[in-house]
Amino acid sequence: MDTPKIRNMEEFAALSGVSRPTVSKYFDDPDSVRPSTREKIEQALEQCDYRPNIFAINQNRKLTKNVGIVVPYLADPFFAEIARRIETLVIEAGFRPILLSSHGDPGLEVGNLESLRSIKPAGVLLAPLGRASDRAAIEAFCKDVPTVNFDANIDGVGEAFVGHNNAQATEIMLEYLTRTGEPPVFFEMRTPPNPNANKRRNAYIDTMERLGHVPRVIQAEGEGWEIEDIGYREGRRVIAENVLSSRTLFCSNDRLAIGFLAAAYEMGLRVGFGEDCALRVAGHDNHPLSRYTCPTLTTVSHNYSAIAQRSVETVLGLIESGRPDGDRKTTLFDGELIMRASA
Amino acid sequence: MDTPKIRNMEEFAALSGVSRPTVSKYFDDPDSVRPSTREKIEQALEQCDYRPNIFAINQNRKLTKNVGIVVPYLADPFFAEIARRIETLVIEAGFRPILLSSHGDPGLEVGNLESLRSIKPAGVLLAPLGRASDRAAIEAFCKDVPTVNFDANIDGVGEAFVGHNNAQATEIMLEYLTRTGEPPVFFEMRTPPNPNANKRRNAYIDTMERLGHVPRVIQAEGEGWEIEDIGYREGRRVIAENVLSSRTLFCSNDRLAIGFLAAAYEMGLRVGFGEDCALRVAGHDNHPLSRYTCPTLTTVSHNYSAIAQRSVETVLGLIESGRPDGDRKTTLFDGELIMRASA
DNA sequence: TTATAAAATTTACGCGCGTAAACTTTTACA
DNA sequence: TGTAAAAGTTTACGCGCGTAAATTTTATAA
Repeated sequence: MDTPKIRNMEEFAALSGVSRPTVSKYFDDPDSVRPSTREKIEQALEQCDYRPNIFAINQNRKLTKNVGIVVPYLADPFFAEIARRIETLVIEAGFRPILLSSHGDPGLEVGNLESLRSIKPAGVLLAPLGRASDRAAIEAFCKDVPTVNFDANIDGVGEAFVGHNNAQATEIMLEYLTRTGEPPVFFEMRTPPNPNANKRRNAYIDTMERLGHVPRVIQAEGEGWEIEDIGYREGRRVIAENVLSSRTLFCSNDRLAIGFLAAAYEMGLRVGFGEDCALRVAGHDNHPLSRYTCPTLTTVSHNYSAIAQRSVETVLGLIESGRPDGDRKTTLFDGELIMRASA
Repeated sequence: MDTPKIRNMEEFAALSGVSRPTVSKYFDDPDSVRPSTREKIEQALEQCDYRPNIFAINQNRKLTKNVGIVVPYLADPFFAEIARRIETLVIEAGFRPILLSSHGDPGLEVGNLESLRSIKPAGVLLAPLGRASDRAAIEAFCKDVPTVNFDANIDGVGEAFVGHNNAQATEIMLEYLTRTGEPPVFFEMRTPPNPNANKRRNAYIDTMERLGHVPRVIQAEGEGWEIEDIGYREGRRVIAENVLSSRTLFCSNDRLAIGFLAAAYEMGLRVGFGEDCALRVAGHDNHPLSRYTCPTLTTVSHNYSAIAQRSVETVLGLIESGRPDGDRKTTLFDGELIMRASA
């Protein structure tokens, strides 16, 4: 079937009966050539499956079709899920996603950006580590490459931020919890790896005060991304020491809640909404596995698809428009209350 | 601090007082130049943070420093975890990992391989979808690129296979379960997306017969990678219809077990080892969240680190030795029994 | 049919680097 | 101190393609 091996665009052009510059134009944009010549090229394409050398292409273009996606910790199912959606959208838009995880390490985060810089990406979608991030390095990167922040914001860094409305999400959960039971205690990490945690704590405190309740925060010790473990260990401690001042617990995120549920189960504390339950527990994020905890976890969901969609749209917009339009837009999507059995 | 911008190796060579070909040699292998000249180059490097253009480099090398890593479904924490380890090892070896997920789609799997082919990777680590994979396409790819199969085997494809010893792992779990209670029923998907499932079922049947028990397999309906959901839905059905012929259930994998545990919890079935429990449930994989289920999940762990290590070693070996040595090696690492509360 | 715009062709150069060949300098060792 | 080997330099070419300019061909409209 295949004709003799085609080594470069020159030979392919000869085979298709079109000049090389025209072939080059075709590969840049198939619609930029006359239909009849497009036909010729695509006919030749079927005979020999030639593909332009990607390195030679990118060497001579200021702008590649690469789009970087950097997440802080890919082994966290939340980021795996959002990255999966973003990747799909980027591919659909005709770009080439490069997915990189910082594995929770600020050094690797800047390493990833350096690595991206070397492949001249058209744009980058960055979910930064947050607190631990090397702000200066990220800022410098964003000056050179059109970057959209998502999930976690770093003020002033990147051309835009697309994220979850932590304040609103915290609020609807609190309203639900207080309306259907006791005002909750807030359970969080003292040193959370993700900056959304701070927004959530502040929103908790504000909303509690607005609702006329006394905010109470329990801070779990422990560092890093082994969040379930921290929720579990500190959950055991909290239960054992009986420091819970409410029968309702609002966890800063689902992974913490998953750990806490394990602790509660182990210590014979029945969690749930019912009268026969000792404790209500709610989470935040709608973690992919929150549907399968015991009991199933009441939580607030990010609008995953909207966040992914808008992030990609925004970075593609930046790419097409050439350069930033100056003002840095922040887009927050409201969370959705997911009522399940745990609260 | 930085001297005027360096645009290419020519300018950088001038700055460092070394000829360009020597600089080129340095970047290929810093040890291939005399210590004194290496010193000169690295001093210049500190002043201007020049980095060779990666596209120009790769255009002129038959072999890049890229190593592809393809997994079937990155949103599955198991693959996220193994990919994370592999990625780290690849970086340490001085290569550039390119992590791609097939998102459970055979079309995307060959797309990923095509995409990899275009960046001329030195080698590839491939965990194929398995049953659904386009065998011909993968075979063709492996003919051109040194590829090591991991996790899931496709007979004869790739230069080597590194994986988990499903037979041994199934065996130790069965021995443990039968020794401490009733012979278990096996719970699996009728059409599992991952080919390890078949090995596990066969090992279950063989071992049960060897131990003098009657093997019993329950097959859950449902397609795709929403495995917890399948375990949950079919778990509910199985419990409701009371078709369990044993008080012990051995799930084909942890995700299925997680779903089943959720079903059991919801239906008031107490799972665990104790006398007061109605059912023992065991899994397989040591899923990152299996420590936090309710009850914590007894399972068999892969030797994650050994599999990652050997996979990377093997592909690096292939890369250095130039070409395959002919015989395709299969390496299986034994599983480890993880005794927890569920069985 | 003719004028005009649109598209294709020809020609030519450059991107940034790998790499080979011939030559010169440095290093190591007798 | 002499000498061979190792390392560095100079020169030169090529990789596969983007892209600009000038020219020719083709399609569209008057």
